[in-house]
Amino acid sequence: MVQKRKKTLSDFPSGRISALPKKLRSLYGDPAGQWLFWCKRPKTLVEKERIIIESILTQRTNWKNVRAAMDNLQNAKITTLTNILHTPREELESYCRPSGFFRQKTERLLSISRTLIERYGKIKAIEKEETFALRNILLSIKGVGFETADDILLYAFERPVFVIDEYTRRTAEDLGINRNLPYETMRNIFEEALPRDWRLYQDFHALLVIHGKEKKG
DNA sequence: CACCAGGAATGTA
DNA sequence: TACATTCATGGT
Repeated sequence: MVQKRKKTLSDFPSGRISALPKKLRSLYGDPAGQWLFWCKRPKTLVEKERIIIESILTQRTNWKNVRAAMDNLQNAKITTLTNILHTPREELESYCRPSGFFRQKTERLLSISRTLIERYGKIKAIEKEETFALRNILLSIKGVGFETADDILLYAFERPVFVIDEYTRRTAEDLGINRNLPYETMRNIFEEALPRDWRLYQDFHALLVIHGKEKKG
């Protein structure tokens, strides 16, 4: 008969999750400034729009390519969703090209810009929208799935919604959680293990990405 | 040359 | 529900 020790909180996945932010923070420091500027606080309205644009461009693509596409847009003075709507599709495609999937991403930038501007008028007005009403609107847009919607909610609109991405799943796997669980299931696991705090979610998720990249290099 | 990088939509069974 | 395919560029 095997001697069993008493289970502690850290024996459960949620316990291991709740202990991670401090640990990663001690390893890598403040993620703001390291991980582009998504964790920077506070953000201007233009910076929030930039996050919306980047959340589309970064789909299944490395950050260097996203940066190249963003530089193209910046040089063309396209920094807002309204600017996007006033730019010919072909021109947008030429700017988005370095980020890959450029025809799809151009279409997605146009559709998210159209939907948000038509419904809210200005980005400022979106800040008053209730979180899950906004989430459902984002998810109704072609080209915006769970991860992109939650990137926007967490980093642009500072809502306590935890982002599940490749790095989150790898970390979950390390903690003994099945990495193939459905998105919403995985999100619930992380959110229930943590206080409902968008600042914590931003920094923790950014640290997961930093940690994930570190391990590979 | 093969493989990968912070997805999402679509089609099939 | 689960799994395959498509979309495309640039770095290693």
